[in-house]
Amino acid sequence: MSQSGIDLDRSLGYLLKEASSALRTAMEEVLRPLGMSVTHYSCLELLAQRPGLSNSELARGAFVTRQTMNVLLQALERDGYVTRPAEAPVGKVLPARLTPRGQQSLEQASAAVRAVEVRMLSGMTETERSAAFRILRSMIHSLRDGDGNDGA
Amino acid sequence: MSQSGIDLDRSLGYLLKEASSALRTAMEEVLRPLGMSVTHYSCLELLAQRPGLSNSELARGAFVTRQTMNVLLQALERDGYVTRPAEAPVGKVLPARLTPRGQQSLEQASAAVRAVEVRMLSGMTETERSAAFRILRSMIHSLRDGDGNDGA
DNA sequence: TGACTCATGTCAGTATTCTGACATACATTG
DNA sequence: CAATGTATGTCAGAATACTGACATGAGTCA
Repeated sequence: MSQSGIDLDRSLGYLLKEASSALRTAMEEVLRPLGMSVTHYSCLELLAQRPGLSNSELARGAFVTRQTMNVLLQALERDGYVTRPAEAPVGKVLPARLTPRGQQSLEQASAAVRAVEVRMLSGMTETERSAAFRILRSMIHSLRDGDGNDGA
Repeated sequence: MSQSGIDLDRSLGYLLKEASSALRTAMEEVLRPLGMSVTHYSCLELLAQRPGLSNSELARGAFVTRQTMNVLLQALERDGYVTRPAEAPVGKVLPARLTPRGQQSLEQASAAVRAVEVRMLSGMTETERSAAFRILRSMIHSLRDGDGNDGA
């Protein structure tokens, strides 16, 4: 009752979490029939766009720890979706790549996820969509290091 | 130090996840010194705004399952942050409430989280902030049930 | 060259969350 | 009233992600 709390209905942070949760749920729903988790999909999508990404880079891109991504990569490698060289070309970094099977598997998942994203954008004008990009980037920038007084 | 900006930044879904992840990380950083997790804090904040919320309602509000919230509530009850009646006034629903200790604990956390949210909003104009609300609500609506062709 | 720092891949254990299951309580419907 | 459907609280086991730790390779600096 006092004023110590944050009004959740007016909190942009809460709304951000709500939207992210709704997106994740929607993605899980369309990926489940394909036998794929969100992290699983994220890994494949990242590799499709940037072949040769390392385990640690994939982990950062999928917002998990490198240990978690390592377990996933070993499973994907075992099941023939991904390949990694037995020895590192340079340093310890093992560049990962999609196999043809991995690419094929990704195509179905990618289409399903794209449909979800289209649905998410369906109620927005083109102006709002570009505003959304700008605003989210601003939030990320401000949260990452310190103040972020400079939005651009 | 392979530095690489990932092209996936063209996806609003990815950006949404990125922002949500950054927010969660920032919240964890300020809550850790208080010995509190994000879910822990969310539960207390929900109870402060809506005293008497049930376990299941708290779970939905904090975006976890009711089983997970139940485990948390039992711990909070054991440690004296929350109270629940021994028997349900009606049905099986046990209305939870903050103890004075719980309220006090929340006040510190709430201040810390509020600072994070202020930081997140720091680079945005007032117009952008209200646009952010509208846009996020639109996304949530469209993702929840089907099309969401009606944005306003 | 050697000391230092940083990032990486990986193993192991811990922690957290979820799924499955059950009994119970209320509302609805016939 | 009885049958059904929905929602709840809770226990137990499974899945998932995280923290800690170690060895290794590369870059930096004196």
